[in-house]
Amino acid sequence: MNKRATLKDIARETGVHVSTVSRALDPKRDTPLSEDVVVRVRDAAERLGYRPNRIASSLRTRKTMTIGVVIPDITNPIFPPIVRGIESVMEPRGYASIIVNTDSQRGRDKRLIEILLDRGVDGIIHTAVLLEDPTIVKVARSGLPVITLNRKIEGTGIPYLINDEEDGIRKVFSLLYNHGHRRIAHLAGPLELSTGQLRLDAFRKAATDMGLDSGALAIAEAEQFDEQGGREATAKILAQDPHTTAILCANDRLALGAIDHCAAVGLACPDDISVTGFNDMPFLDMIPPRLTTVRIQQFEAGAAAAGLLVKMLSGQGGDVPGETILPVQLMERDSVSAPRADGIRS
Amino acid sequence: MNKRATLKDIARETGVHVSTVSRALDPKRDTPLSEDVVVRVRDAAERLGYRPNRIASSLRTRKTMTIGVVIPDITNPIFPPIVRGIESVMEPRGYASIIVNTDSQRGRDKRLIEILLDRGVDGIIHTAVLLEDPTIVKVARSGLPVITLNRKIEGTGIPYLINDEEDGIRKVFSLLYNHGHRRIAHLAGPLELSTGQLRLDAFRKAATDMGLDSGALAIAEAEQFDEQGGREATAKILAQDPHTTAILCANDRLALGAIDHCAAVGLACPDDISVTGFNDMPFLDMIPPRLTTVRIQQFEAGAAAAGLLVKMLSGQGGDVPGETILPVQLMERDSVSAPRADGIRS
DNA sequence: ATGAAAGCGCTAACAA
DNA sequence: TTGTTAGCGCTTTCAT
Repeated sequence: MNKRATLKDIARETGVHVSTVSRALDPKRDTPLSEDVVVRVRDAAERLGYRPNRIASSLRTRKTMTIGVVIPDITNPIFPPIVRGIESVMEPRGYASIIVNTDSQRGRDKRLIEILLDRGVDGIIHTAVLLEDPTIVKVARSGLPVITLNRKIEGTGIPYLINDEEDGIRKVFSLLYNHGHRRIAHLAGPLELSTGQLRLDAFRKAATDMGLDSGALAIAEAEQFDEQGGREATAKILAQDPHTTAILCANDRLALGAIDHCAAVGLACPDDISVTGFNDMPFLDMIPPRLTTVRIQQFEAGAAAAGLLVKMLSGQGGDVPGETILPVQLMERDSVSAPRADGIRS
Repeated sequence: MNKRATLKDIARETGVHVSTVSRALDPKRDTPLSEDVVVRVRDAAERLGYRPNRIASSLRTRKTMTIGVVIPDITNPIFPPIVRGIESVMEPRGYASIIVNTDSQRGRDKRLIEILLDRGVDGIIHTAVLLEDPTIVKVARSGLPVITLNRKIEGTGIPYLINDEEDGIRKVFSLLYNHGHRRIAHLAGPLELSTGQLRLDAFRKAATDMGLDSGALAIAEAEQFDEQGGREATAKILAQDPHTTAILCANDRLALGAIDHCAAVGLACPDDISVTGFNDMPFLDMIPPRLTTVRIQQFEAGAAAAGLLVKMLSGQGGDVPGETILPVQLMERDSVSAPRADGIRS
């Protein structure tokens, strides 16, 4: 283990002082240096295979060139593209990312944020905030650049980047309506998450806008944004209104669970019941019945959030909008059809 | 941004020297200290909300409590569980992970490894090594703890943890054979990767063991371990031997591509042609025809590799076996059936 | 244009 | 049992 060369080694090699070496190697140096010295230093650095010790540099400058990324669970297929999007902008700028998974466990985020803070991250992209989230709010207040992605915390001044939930829900609601559905249920996500809450609000609004009484529609909240949550909530929906002809789900995995539960009780999708999702997660279009859903930008959202963070990191925080909303796109596939005319289920 | 308290602050507060404070706060301290001081220091630390500055500590101890994880692409569904497995053992021990994606691009790994080294990672888990991989070999030789996962580099002394590729291929080959298949083709992965090479070797061995002439079987190498690679290689296989009745693929995504290409040329799976995969990636069992495949341990493999790394990190490198092979399991689903008896395709 | 010196916050060898 | 001292490798102010 022949240890790495340091500035001191280069100084000895070239006969100049380490501070001069430091200056010569600084890419954006402001101090004037003789061309001769610069060349000799660069040369020696090259020869010795010099790599700056970022730890030492960080201690001095309080910049680690590392950011933290908080996600619920990398195992959820929509997050890998988001992470890649983030890295696609951070890495070329010299930033590395430390990713932590909260598993949507309240309280766990506290410990994870500490892990990030302890390592001196320069900023945080948080995709797992709760509607109430004192931990990250405190961090942001302390002056660390923070962006929330996919979800938001209102009234804190933390810039957020989300998808156009309202438009997405409206599009899918309209599609169901136009197919003739009137008894449209909503399988909501956990309401402590802004996605769950926002999509429920959007559902009610869409129903009202279409002239339906949103109070009369079946609504069930899933405990988790996953298949099991979808199954359980679907059972509640069918109990609330056995005549439901369509279930608008707050995300794809809930929809997959809904379809599964429906099949288990003898309801085929889309023949007996229509189901829609949200997100358009990877591989979804290979799973039958190919789910009609709302595509959110994943890679792009990550990249955009990272772009905002970079601005904050470079002191141009003033240029960062408090709210960024990314457009969504309706993906019509096979899980929606007209309600059965024969009233077989009534 | 009221800055974090330092040892110095606690020292001032308690009237003892900073080195004493440092000792009092060291969880595994060996030096004897008076109970009184310890209590006062702990107390003050608590009161001031002291959190150790890991950067400073790292500079001194040359330990960052951070490891690097190199993967091909987090977007490939088998990696998220592996990453979670790694974290399940590293995080409780105080380690954070920096994950980098090589995108299987030769050369890119060099830059990524440098990113990790620059940040002073204490060790590396590498899941994307090539059969020839001078970069990581050099790093390991320099003394940094390195483990390779899923793939191996022979003859370098770098401990590796892989799946029982040979057993997996043999199981799936036997299954096809027992269903009556004799014209079994192999859709190989890129041969510069040990998984690609190992599975090809295992395929030939299995064929020979079953009494088939492995030289007579169609074999095509995919350029990438993905659907597109699978489609292209399948075209080659069908050109090599139009009478192929089964394609044993080196992984699931190649198999998905194979099925897709077969469908495009009018061959239904499994009725006209049987196809098998490898890995049993997440969500695979929801995609029709449900693929018969070999399940590798994903989360567990990550956890096991991390366990080995932890040993190396704590100086018990001697206890780490050079080779660890995890058992695999045959998952029989719907993509294999007997070859058509009516010879419709011959 | 370059050198000297201080110091980021911590740890560890040595001294008392 | 505790204090002193030095220093990890770098950046940066000040002096020359």
